[in-house]
Amino acid sequence: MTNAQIADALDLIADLLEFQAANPFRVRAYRNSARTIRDYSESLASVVAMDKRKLTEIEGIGDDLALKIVTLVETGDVPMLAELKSQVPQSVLALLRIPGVGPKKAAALHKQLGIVSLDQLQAACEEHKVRDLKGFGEKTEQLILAGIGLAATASLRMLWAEADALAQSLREHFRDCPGVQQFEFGGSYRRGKETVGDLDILIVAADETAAMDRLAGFEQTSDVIARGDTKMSIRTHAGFQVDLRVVPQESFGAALQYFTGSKEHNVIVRGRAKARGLKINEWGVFKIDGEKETYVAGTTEADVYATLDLPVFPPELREARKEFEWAEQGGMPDLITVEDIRGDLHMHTHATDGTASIAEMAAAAYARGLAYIAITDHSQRVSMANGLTPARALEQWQEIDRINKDQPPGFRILKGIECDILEKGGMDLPDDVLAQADWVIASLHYGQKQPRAQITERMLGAIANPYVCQIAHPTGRLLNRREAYEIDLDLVLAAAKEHGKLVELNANPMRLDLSDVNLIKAKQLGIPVVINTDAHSTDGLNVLRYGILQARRAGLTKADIANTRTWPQMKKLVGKK
DNA sequence: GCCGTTTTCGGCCCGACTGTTTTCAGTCG
Repeated sequence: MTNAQIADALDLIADLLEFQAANPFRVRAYRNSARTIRDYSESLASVVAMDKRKLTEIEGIGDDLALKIVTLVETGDVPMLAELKSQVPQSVLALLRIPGVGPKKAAALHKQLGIVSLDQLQAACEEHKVRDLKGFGEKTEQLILAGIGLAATASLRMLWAEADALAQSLREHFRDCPGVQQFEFGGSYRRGKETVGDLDILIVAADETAAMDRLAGFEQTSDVIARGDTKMSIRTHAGFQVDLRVVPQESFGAALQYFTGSKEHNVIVRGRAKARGLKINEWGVFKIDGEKETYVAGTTEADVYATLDLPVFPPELREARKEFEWAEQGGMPDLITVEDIRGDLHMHTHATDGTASIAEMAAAAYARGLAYIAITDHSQRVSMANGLTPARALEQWQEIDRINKDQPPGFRILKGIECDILEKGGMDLPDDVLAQADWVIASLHYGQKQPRAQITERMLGAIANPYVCQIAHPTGRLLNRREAYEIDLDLVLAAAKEHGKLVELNANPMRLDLSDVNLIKAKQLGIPVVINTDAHSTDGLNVLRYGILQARRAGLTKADIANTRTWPQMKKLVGKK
């Protein structure tokens, strides 16, 4: 049983308990543990196998949860969950996805009208049965009816790159808004999460009404969900929510800190404030003296954190993982930046499924400040992309030798290949061909539905191949579209470590593979990560920054990233002569 | 359900907005 599966089970318990109106702190305990376990770098199943007692050493896991996790790992189930499932039909959890419907309202609908599905709820609304329930009314009924359609897509989150495009449009839209003195985005967008649920805008404005009117008039605004004195929410035509907060200057830093989150990070911040006789909310830091509250700070984030003797955490690290520990030890890691990257070792040309020539890719990379690139077109197995046969690969490498002569001093094109790992195992090109390349990427495009053991075995075989330098997009996931393939990543990483191979952080915004949690694992094992664009065009080189954000979220520094090195240093790193 | 330089019991972050109320509960972030 994987950590993700254990976490899913605990989350489900939390959902079901919440539905039963259990103690909210008890619910939170389950949710916190699920989150911790999802982020945990060691496999809990192996921890259980080695030493069960160790479980309670994990923050947020006490005797009770430890016992439940052991039961879960050893039997695949836990009695409490089975019990809960028998009490609450799981289909009712779908009701919670309707905006404005939480556990209380969902429970009322279930208990009083016997509703267990969105279809039944829709019928009940249309028959005007819902408005008569206590605590409900005509408006609530209409809201629910409108929300049922949204429920299907409510779980869909924007890719960070999409959120960034929307954010840039909004920033532009507000550029000449009169009276706006400060404008910033918070939330998971600012934290650089791979997907973003909604956008949070913070504004200091002389005229709140004008600022809110400006958001209402945004060309992508579909409807206004809520609008008060300081807060407003809209939905875009694409169905994404944008929240706007107008705050006074002296609260801007506090509000930015507050709305950047994460929620878990803020819970810790506020807990620390409380211990010092302070209170932090979105309006500022206040000293509590009996009934009296005195404003202490709030203009900038630095002021807010300083009241707790904390540094301004890079937003990417505000996930209540290691950042407070790092702060206590005297500093944050010096996170990787785009400027640190010297080379890009994964890209395609029109020889296969790319759109540009070798020379064009080289020129575009040089213009972006890189010192070396590897041309890594697909191998023959990827027939749809016109993958390279041995003869065509060798031909392309001769061409690269020629083009290299015309390159500016200090810039170099490497002869590479993205060689497929065949369904039955083994590489798609013979060793004597691979031996002639500067850079060999092994990747898996076919047989992705194979069982765990088989896919893992194929991957381990590739890692053991002496000519392979790195593994591309190691889990194959596509955000919002395809789950990772079944693979024992712990074994794969251990093998990469043993054979001195690199793992990729593919910067394509749909991939971002490895994930932040898996990058942390790689770092702990001391495996260098290579951040590549996998560009299929010259513009494709621009995705590098998405990969950098992801690496920053994992706390990675220049030293952790292989392609911050020069090419001669890289060669050494992978044992090439 | 977790946790402890106040504590092994009694806390657990905090406020805005809405709708249904007539002082507040529920939801959300």
